[in-house]
Amino acid sequence: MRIEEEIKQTKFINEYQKLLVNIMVSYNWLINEAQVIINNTDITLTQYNVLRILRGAKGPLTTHEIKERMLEKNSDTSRLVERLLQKKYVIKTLDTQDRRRVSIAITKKGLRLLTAVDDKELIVLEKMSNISTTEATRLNTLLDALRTPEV
Amino acid sequence: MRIEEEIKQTKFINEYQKLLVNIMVSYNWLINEAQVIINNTDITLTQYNVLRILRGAKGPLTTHEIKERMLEKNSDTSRLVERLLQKKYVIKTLDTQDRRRVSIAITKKGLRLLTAVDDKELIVLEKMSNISTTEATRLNTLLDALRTPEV
DNA sequence: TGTATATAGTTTACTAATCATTAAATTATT
DNA sequence: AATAATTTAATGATTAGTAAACTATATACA
Repeated sequence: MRIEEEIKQTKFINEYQKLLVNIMVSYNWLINEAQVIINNTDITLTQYNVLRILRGAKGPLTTHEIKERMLEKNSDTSRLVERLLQKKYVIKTLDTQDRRRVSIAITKKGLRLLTAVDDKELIVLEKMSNISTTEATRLNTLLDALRTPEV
Repeated sequence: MRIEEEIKQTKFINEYQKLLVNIMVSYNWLINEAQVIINNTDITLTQYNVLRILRGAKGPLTTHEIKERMLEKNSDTSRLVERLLQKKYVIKTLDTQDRRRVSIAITKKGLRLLTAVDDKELIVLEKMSNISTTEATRLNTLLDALRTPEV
């Protein structure tokens, strides 16, 4: 659906404003799909993202490092980890070198959960096949360029 | 910055998965910019969006209609409107035709707030000029296509 | 050594997102 | 007209986003 119809607004001051709205609409379109998958588990989308970060790290991370790698840099990592801890998807150990730090690692239970969700992620990717791989590559290149200040 | 560096992950299973992450990163990049602008006002980004919808409607809308036009369809419009009401940015009147409905309109105070923010929106659009207008158009076309099932 | 500054993590307070439920009013069906 | 189904809005509970304050520890440096 063209973006003008989608949000019932016809006038944009320029292509950039239209793009701003288009990225937001596309983001929501994707998030809603992911939500459906995550709703079948006992964690939330944000908690899922934390687990993904921990799996990708291939080793424990501190609260600070998790926060850095999250998209929502401002989110309250302490509380998020706490909830994952309660469900035993992560474990927390104190760092003896630097006693300010806590070391957080994903558990086997956490890894099993991720494995179960992995398959379903393909359903979301499938839904994106309205465009070809070539077009997806072009989108990736353009989005990277959008965020990159020219030198 | 290329998406692989941005999220410190090198392997994607295909271009679609990379695009999924890329759209999320781009969304957050834009949202954070908008957040800076809105932080100078006494409303939140979500409340701002509601006011924008009301201004665009050129007339009162019901709670239900506002909800429909919001990106976050599940958001709690009743309470959002309530907060805007307290700050006198909107007024609420009961619909005598259909007594379930409440009619919500933006006030002059609300319109003044939007006018003040309008100018600053240009700063965000300015930041998007890492790409040309032609490239922005191409992005818009591709994003529209992404969400449009082929016939 | 002592003091200032920076870093890591937690907590508090408020707003928003999300899901489920409830209540009232309207519309459709018999 | 009576009943069922739908629509519209509001409320409650839990989690998350956001900013600020706070505690503890570590580091820099005069």
